[in-house]
Amino acid sequence: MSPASGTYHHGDLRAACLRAARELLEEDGSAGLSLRAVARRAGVSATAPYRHYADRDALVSAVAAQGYRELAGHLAAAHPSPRTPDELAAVAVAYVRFALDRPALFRVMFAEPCDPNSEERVTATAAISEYVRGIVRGAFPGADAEALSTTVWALVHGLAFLHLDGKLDTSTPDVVAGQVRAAVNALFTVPAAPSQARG
Amino acid sequence: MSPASGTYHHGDLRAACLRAARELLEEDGSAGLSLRAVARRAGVSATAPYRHYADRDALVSAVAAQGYRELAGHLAAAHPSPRTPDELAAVAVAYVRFALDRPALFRVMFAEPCDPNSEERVTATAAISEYVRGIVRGAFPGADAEALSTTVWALVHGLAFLHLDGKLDTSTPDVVAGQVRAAVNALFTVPAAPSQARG
DNA sequence: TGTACATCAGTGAACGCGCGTTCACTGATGTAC
DNA sequence: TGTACATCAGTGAACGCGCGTTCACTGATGTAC
Repeated sequence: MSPASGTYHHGDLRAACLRAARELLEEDGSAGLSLRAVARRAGVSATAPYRHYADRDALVSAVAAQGYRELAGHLAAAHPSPRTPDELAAVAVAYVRFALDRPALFRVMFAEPCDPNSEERVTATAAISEYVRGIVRGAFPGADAEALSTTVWALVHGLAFLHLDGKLDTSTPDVVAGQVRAAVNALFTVPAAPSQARG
Repeated sequence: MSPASGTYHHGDLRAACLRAARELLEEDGSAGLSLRAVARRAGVSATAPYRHYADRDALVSAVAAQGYRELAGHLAAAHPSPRTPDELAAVAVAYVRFALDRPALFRVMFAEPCDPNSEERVTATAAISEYVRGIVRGAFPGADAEALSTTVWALVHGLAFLHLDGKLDTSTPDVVAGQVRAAVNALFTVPAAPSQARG
């Protein structure tokens, strides 16, 4: 029998570090994400994580990559292939909710330049990017997919950050969802041209 | 004669600290923004800044507040009261350009929760928020101003961050401006409803 | 089954670092008379 | 104009801290025979 389910020393320190990092991130913000703190929380000596991560950046990139994969999962769960404005709004709500439920993780994912040395992170980043574009392409098959997908992604991404920074009311999940739906809906009801059209 | 134009000891350490902080920010990112580094760059002892800022947070908030005021200035310079899609796009381009020209400052302004203890920062934040909403209200006087202004701001804010994080091509200012204009324009040409309308 | 060995995950002491902040101080400037 | 004094911007030593990272090590596990 291979050591598949067995434990080897700690057992699975790599995963434990990731878990500890996620916890620290939400408790103390990204400033609290140090290798030493992660080791401490995993109940292991300060240098043990070096067996699994080359340095602090590698750990951070692994956390970010995991975040990207989870985000993709949440979007797919909201609706695998939205076609109507309501379906698209549901995906948008899931995106913003993800950000609000894991604010520090979301900031790490997007508010730091992506380390190009982490293949895992680069891959996960590209995947989420492609995923979002795919959704919009599916929703608007005839339109200029490139420009439109950028528009929709930017809109949703901006909504996430404005909520995160307290620029918009985040008192309850329903309030947030309502705002996101309204914003996405507004996209489909913008006057054909600004004010001069209304004389 | 009052000490209006005179120098008193350093002269104007408060402003010098702000200047040093801005430089450090763009050189080393927000991690490099320490009180000690600021003092060093201003050519002053490590503790001198405490005469002008209660603590590190106070300095950071002052930097952010200055950034908000500058951003408002840049937007107004692009167009004081946009009415057409092109005019609105010009303001959007100015917003994104501001972010790309001062990436670390922009991140400090938006990627950290606003410290509610800094009256200056809270004021500047509220001002830019109100300013952006005012612009959109002016451009769409008849529409649902609240939802629409959120939509437009989120779109532009999202464009800024996606560019900042390398999710969109930032190779030249013209390329960026083109993308922003396209996205804003897409806002006015979205199909009335997604794909089922095209059968 | 038992022994010898190789592997390598985790240890713990140690390094040098820059940080925020305190404190008692010094010394240049401004002001009252 | 000159002197005594008050103010307060800037100093410099010192504190304790947590950090990333190195290094030689130990000791549990897996493997070859």
